[in-house]
Amino acid sequence: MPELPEVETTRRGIARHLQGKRIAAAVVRERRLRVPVTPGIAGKISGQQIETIGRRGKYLLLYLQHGCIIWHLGMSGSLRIVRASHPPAAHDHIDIVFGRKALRFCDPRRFGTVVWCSGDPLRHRLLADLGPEPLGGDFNADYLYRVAHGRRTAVKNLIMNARIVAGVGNIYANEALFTAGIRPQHLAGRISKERCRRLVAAIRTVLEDAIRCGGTSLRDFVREDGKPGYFEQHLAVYHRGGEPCPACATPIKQRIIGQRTSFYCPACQL
DNA sequence: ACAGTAACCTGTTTGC
DNA sequence: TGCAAACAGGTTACTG
Repeated sequence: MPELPEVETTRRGIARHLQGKRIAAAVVRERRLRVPVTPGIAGKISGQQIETIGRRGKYLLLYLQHGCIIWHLGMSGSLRIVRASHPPAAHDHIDIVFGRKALRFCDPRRFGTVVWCSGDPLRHRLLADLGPEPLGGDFNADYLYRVAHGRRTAVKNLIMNARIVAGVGNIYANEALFTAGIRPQHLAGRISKERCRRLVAAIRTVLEDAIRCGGTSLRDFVREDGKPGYFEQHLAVYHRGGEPCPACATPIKQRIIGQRTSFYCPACQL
């Protein structure tokens, strides 16, 4: 579910409600996430004011007065603003209560991460090795060309590698490669500088367009207000195996690359 | 250093 | 209809 656009959509949505609020309480109903929720996190954050909400790749960062909550939505997680009195449903694992409302974390597959970080979150083990932000200036054609050099892996694997660039998941990797006219299985080390330039531009465009639409809601993802994102209608190839390519009508191909289902137009993408 | 695979967990979809 | 297998937006530990 949540790739960078969905996380950014969530960030913007919850920031409006949370910024400057004081945390009255926190309720952890299930701490067995992929990484266990930090023991005693409720006590550490209760009473603190929420200063800002940041994002690094697919990680949300809730900066409090003293420390930071590092929050990852995993595959099936979502964050909503609800009335605190609203009874929790199945998989509603965590509430952060402020005033009469609560930030509520639902994550059926429990692949999410919620950990407390008392220092600089950007130096935290989970974030320290992340590559540049795809929407930032450090992610450019020169950089991509350099890190792709000598790599004998598919270009799609490369751009989904968080150490190379942070936040590009399966949906947007497929879409960006379509926009750039590059086959997902193309060997990363053989991509020309010019094609790196096109790929960087495509990743930017696709992510920005998706953010504008509030992300993609295939199954679990909802925005903080419970509404879905609308980028699904804009998907050119993702989940469209066998359907005609929007550019040339050739049937979209589907195959597994690096354990992930991949989609491409065999005519437009070389 | 790099590449490939299995594993984490649950809900939904697909196929027999 | 029913049940089991396959599959899903992510990340990481392990293997060679």
